Amino acid sequence: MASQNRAEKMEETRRKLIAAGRKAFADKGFAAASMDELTAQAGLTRGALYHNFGDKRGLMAAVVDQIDTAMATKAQAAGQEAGGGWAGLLAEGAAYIEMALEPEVQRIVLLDGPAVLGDPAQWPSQNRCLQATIETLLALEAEGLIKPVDIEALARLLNGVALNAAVWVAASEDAPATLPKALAAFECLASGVLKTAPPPAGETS
Amino acid sequence: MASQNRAEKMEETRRKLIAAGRKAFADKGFAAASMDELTAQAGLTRGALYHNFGDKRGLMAAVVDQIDTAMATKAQAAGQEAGGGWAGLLAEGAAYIEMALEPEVQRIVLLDGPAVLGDPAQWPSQNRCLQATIETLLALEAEGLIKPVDIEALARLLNGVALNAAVWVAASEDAPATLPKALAAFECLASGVLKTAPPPAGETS
DNA sequence: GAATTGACATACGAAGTGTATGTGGATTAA
DNA sequence: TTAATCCACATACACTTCGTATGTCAATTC
Repeated sequence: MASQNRAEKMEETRRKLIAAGRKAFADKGFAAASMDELTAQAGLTRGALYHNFGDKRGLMAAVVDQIDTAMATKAQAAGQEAGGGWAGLLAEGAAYIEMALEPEVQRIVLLDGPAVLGDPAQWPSQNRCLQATIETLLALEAEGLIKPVDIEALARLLNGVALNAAVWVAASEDAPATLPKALAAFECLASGVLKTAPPPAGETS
Repeated sequence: MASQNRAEKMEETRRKLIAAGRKAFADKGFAAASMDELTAQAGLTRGALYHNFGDKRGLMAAVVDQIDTAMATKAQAAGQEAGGGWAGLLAEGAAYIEMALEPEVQRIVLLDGPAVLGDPAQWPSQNRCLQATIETLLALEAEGLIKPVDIEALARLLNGVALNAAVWVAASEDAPATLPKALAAFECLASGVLKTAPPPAGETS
């Protein structure tokens, strides 16, 4: 059984390294994570790492992309589930905020990621997520609901607000108590994009 | 002349080390900055560094505090110069956005700072700045101008929006063209805190 | 002016990254 | 089937860097 060919086996080592990277980077942070330990824990050596990912940053990029892509997908799904439009925008933001409560997300994506890989706005995964927000905003604009402001700028800042809210909640002493405050403040700021007062909750468009 | 006593001399070495730290951390980033080079450039050795700041992070903390304190002071001044109130809040945000165009601020405070020192909201300097925003918001609340939302949450997210806008502008290809878009989007989101439409520009309260 | 303190330099050890080279199993071709 | 080749990964090495432990000399104190 399972007579893996070379390509399949290489895929498996990549998966093992990324998984070990997620754990090590989340537990110790990027700088303190030893590639010797990390690879040994995956049953490999640094040789495998440098062959597959080039260097330590390469593994970090792969790890960040995996987590961030999952986040974008989940947020987009939340937005569509809420029926798009204004409610969808809020749901997207709320989904981001809640996801960033996970320590793995906070440490790898929010703290070390930008320092190691540079501005998140340049990451491919973040661009995907940004695109989703832009589309939601364009739909709202088509309905004439929002103010005449540059859409890309709005989308970027909205995502930024959500991430900031998330970091705050995550760092707070009593996260469950802080979460609703953060969500309310997020909705408050987000409503600034609307020409008129937001519709009551539960309305689709 | 200038017969410095020990305390004065020690202050000078601290200043020299912090200055060299600012330059090295801004140019190469925290991780790539060599303490050997850095101290040599200041005409000292690592001995002085570890005696004065404990370790590499200690120097980073001192550098970040210096820059961040200057930012908070400048932003607060901009807010008061604009006459406080709603205009003051916008001026504070705009000041932040413009300051973060400096590469030194971007690299040290916005990228490496959080990764090395942890959540910026916990830094003493950031707390000072946050306090300023909170006071501005409280004044607006006293006038009955803003929605009933947790003030601290609002202040944190507002500062976050400003920082995000700054990072975006700084990373953009054509910063002068992006800046007005970012400022407009910032005003747009900030206006979400108001119960009613914002007063036209130039009004004091 | 002798003793002591302390600010800083020097020397050392431990760890980690990246690269250059080696190796054994899988693939290909005759 | 078997010999040649390839390549994914392991091993070994060179280099840098941090943090500490120890030394030293000038400034203060008695």
